Amino acid sequence: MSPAAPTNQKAHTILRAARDVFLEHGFSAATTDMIQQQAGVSKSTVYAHFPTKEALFTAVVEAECESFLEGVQSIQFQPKGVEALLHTLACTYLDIVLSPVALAQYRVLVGEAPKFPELAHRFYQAGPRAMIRRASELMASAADAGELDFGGLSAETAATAFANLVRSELQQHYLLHPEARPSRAQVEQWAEVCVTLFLRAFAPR
Amino acid sequence: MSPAAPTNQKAHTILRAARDVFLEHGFSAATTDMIQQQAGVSKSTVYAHFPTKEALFTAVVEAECESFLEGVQSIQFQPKGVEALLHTLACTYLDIVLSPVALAQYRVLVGEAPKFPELAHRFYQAGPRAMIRRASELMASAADAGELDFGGLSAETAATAFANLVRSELQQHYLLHPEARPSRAQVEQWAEVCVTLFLRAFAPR
DNA sequence: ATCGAACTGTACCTATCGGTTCGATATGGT
DNA sequence: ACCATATCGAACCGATAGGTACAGTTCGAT
Repeated sequence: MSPAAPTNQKAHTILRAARDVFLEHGFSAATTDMIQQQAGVSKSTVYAHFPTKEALFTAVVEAECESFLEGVQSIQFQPKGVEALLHTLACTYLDIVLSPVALAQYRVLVGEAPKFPELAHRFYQAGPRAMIRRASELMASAADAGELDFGGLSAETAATAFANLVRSELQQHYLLHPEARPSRAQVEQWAEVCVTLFLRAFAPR
Repeated sequence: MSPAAPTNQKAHTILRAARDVFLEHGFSAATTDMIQQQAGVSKSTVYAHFPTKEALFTAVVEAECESFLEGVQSIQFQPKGVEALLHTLACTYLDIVLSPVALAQYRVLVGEAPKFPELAHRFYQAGPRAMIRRASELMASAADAGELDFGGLSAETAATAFANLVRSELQQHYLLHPEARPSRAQVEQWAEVCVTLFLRAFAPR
C-alpha cells in the first residue's frame, strides 16, 4: 500500500501515536515500544523519523501548542452585550481547558517542566497568555464602549484576573481527579459565578 | 552510634531523602538508588522500612499533606478590618503555594494523579479545599459583621473565587517557569489586585 | 529491468531499574 | 557473655529500557 512512497505520512502517524502515549503516561513512564506499537510501525521507522525519545516528545508538544493557539485565537466577539460576551468567553475557555487532551497536556507539561523548560514556556505563551491577550482585547473594546469600568486597573489586569478566575477552580479539580469527567452543568454554573463577580466589580454604576 | 537502636530514626531519614528525590525528579524518573544514596543508607535498609517504591512515595506525599494542612489551618484572624484581612490571607496563601516544596509537590502530584488518584484526592482536601474552608469561615464572619455583602452568592462561593483568584496566576507562572524564583514584589502586587477586585465586588455600598 | 528510498521484523547491545539475598558487623538489653 | 535486632555492602536477579544493526521486502521513478 504505502511503503516506498515519499511518505511523511508515516511521520504524522508516529506523531499521533506518540501524542496518545505521552499524554496518557507522561514522558518518563511512556516507552518507545508503546509508541511504535500504537502507531503500527516498526521500531526502525520510528528512529528513522525522530532521532530520540526527547525529540519525539518536543515535536508532539509543539504541534499541540500550535493547535491550542489556533483554538484560542479563533474566539470571536459577538456584540450581544458584555454579560453575554463574558459568559461565552468563560464557557469557550473552559471547554478548551477541560478537554481531555488539554488536561493531559497540562498534566504532562507541568510534571516535566523542570526537564523541558523551553517547552513549558512555549505552552505558557500558546495557551494561557494567548487567552489573556485575546480577553484583554475584547475587554478593552467593551470598556471603550462604556460597558465596563476598570477604575484604576488596566484592561490587561482585569483580563488576567478573569481568565484565571474562570480557569483555576475547575481545572485544578479535574487535574486532581483524573477519573472524573467534567460536567457541563458545572461549567455553566461556574461561568455564571465568574461573570456575576466580574460584573459586580467592573460594571459601570 | 545508632545501629540496633529501636530506630525509626532511619525511617525518618529515608523519608526525608525520598521527599527530596521524588520532589526533584517525579515518581517515574526517581530511582530507589538515588534515595538510598541521598539518605546515606544501604539499599537493604530502605527496603527494610518500606516494602516498595510506591509505598515510599505515598508515605512521602501523605506526610507532606499533613504538613500543608497544619500550615493552612494555622492562619489566624486579626481583626484589623476586612481589607487587611484579605490582604494577609492572600499573601499567606501565596507564600505557602509558591514555596519550592509546595510547587514541586504540586507538580509531581498533578503529573502522577492518574497513577495515584487517591493521593491526589488527599492532597486536594489537605491543600486547596482546606484553604477554601478556612477562607470561607473568615469571610462569613466578616459578612456577619457587615463588612462584606455577597449579594446572592454564598460565602463559600466567594471564598472559592477568592482563593482561586489569588492562587492561579502566579502558581501557573512558576509551574511553567521552574527556573524562576517567585518574587515578593510580584506576590504583594498580585495580592493587592485580588483584594481590590474582591472589594469592588463585595464591599457593602 | 533496475535502482534507491522507505519500511519491516527481529535480534541484539548496553545500561539501568526495582527488588532480593546473604554474610559480616556493630550494638543494646538482659 | 550472649542473643536479637538493625544495619551495611555488595553481589546478584529478572525485566525492561533506549537505541542500533542488518537482512530482506515493497514500491515509485527512470
